Amino acid sequence: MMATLRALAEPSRFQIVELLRDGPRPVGDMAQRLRLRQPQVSKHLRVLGDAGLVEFRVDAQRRIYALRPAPLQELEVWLERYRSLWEDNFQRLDTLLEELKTGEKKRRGLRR
Amino acid sequence: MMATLRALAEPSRFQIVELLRDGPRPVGDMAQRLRLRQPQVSKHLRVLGDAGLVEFRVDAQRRIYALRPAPLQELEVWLERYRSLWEDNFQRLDTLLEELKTGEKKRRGLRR
DNA sequence: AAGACATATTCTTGTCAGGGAATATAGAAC
DNA sequence: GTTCTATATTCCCTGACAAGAATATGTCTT
Repeated sequence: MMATLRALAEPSRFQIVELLRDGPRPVGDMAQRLRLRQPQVSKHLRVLGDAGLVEFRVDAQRRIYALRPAPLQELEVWLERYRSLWEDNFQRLDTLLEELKTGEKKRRGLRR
Repeated sequence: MMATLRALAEPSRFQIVELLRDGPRPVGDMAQRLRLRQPQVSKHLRVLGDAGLVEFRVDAQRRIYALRPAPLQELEVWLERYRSLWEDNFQRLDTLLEELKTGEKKRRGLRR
């Protein structure tokens, strides 16, 4: 969890994760799209890998990196413990006002 | 979003957030419970505040800090874009196996 | 008023993480 | 084999950041 947060809390790595959301990619491709140098991308991928956020498969001299869902799933589980903060109605008005003030994102289906 | 992640990606601040999940608390109380020195707690609270994660109300010489749900809500919204990674059935078995194993190892076969 | 209490801020210092450049490794193609 | 391509790793340097200690700000109590 901590490792996941630390890994994501860096702009370049965050971008890499966003890229990989659309599917696996080789290192060079990411470097090009994100306008980063190859070594830095490799280094970031190592951090992401250590955090369990990515894995790769070898294709000749290429390494095709892909997202591993598990850590993100954990993050979501953790976040759910906070869900009552904005879902329970004792907070509703507060949140609503906040949204009006700053133009927040949508919120979906009310469960539980 | 980035600010939120950066703020959470620090153990003490993460703990503070966890504490505040149960309700608002004054600074001294948090310092005591987390065995941190008061100045460090104040500093962390400033970072959390700048990220919009906490707010406070003044009570005499105390400042009662509370969680602000908005940033966490944003995080959840962001995470939902990744939800298909583990909710779609083409990934179900994969993820399940991973959980059963509980050990971290490489694995193959992502589609798309 | 003075002192006690709660919190914030400053300053310093040590550590660590990320970028750049160069180099190493590994496989493919010739 | 040698060369080209793709990626990883090393080394150095700098900037950021968190802890510690001391101090400042602010408010209550007497």
